[in-house]
Amino acid sequence: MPRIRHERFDCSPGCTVEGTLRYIDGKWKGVVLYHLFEGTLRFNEIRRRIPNCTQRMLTNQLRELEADGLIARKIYPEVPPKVEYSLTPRGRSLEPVITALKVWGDANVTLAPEISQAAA
Amino acid sequence: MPRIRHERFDCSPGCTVEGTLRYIDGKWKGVVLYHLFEGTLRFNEIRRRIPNCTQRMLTNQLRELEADGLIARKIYPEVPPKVEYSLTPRGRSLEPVITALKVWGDANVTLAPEISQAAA
DNA sequence: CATGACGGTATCCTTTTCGACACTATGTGC
DNA sequence: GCACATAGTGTCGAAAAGGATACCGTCATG
Repeated sequence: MPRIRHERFDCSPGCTVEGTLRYIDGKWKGVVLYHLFEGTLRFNEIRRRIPNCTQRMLTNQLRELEADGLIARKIYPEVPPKVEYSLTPRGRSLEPVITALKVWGDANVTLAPEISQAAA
Repeated sequence: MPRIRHERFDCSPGCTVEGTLRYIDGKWKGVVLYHLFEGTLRFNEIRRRIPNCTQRMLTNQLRELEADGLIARKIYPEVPPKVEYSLTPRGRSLEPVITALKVWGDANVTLAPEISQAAA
């Protein structure tokens, strides 16, 4: 069951900062959103893009993002199952935020050596 | 002892997004940074601005931010003790990120009713 | 008949996070 | 001589987050 976070933000001025953080916090949400800016993706397509995330975790993160109205989940009643994930307008509105995070990260986050290569 | 996070960011493309998140994630860090954009503050000045954060948590968050090179801690060898916290240039460079988070939050995060009033 | 792809669940367990609370040292004011 | 302010630290325990692993049904392929 996806946890319900951020019911309240009673942390004083500045709290909408924390509020936003709780939407995109959660180990894989940032990356999931990042990949969905690419366009609509199926479950296993996302999975392949984030190999270190377990299936259970990915499901959880997707469910939470969906509950927060950031992504849409479309099920095709087929066999084998087909489920597509895409950003909602609200999710897409996070793009400047994710971009700001990425810009700062690119300039300030040192990646593990083998990854820096892979990313290059 | 402040935990050491983000030793590795092996989460595939998009990971500098996660990387940045781990710097400002941690329940009170966003707010602390937000208040320090105001200027240098003493320990209890920060504390009063974030009443829901316990002393121990505030100390932890400040220590982690310091370990990450985002804030500077200046101790005056006086009695009673006086310690000032301020942003480092690296910390200040996070301003666009925090701003992006706040802009989105102001537009999209619904505050608890009594707080919306206080913020207005 | 067995295997694999698909999109998940269910269960268990460990790690991490966070809050409550008590305690510290020193100097000043009452 | 007692309380108060400052800036913390230590310990405890609950709760949440996250990882490992196994399992599900259906269809197509070999």
